[in-house]
Amino acid sequence: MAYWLVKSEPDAFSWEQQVLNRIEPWTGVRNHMAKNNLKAMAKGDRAFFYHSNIGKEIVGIVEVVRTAYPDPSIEPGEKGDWVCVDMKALRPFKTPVTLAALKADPAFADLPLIRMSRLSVSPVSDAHWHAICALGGTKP
DNA sequence: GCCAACGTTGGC
DNA sequence: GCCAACGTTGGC
Repeated sequence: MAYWLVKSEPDAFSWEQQVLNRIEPWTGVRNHMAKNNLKAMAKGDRAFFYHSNIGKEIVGIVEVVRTAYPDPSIEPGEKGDWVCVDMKALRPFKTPVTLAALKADPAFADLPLIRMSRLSVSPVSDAHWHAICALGGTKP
């Protein structure tokens, strides 16, 4: 099983909405690196749900329940083979893990979230996954 | 609101 | 195909 991190501005789509809807398509990715990460996701993979801009913290865990398929949010005339996946809310963090906390710990210096702050879908290593779950007060 | 990082566009 | 200009993202 692989691990990932997905970012959303809570103004547009928040963890609370994800929990309410339970299963939700992760649409709107318009970056090739992020798209490739979406395509690499397998059913059962887990991802951290990160709130950008407002909060700037990881708030929960989602599970991939449907692998990449064409993004229905593509506008007519829009170019590109953009895809989305379906995510299911799994469990919240007991304690949200803030960007500041991750930045303060050298163990996370090579986390893509920190190294490439604009990438909206990024991989997370096993070691980072377990460490961040521990900080969040939840089981991996 | 500002600015750095980075992707995209368009002139040459 | 290079590179400057511009737009967008996201932290501060």
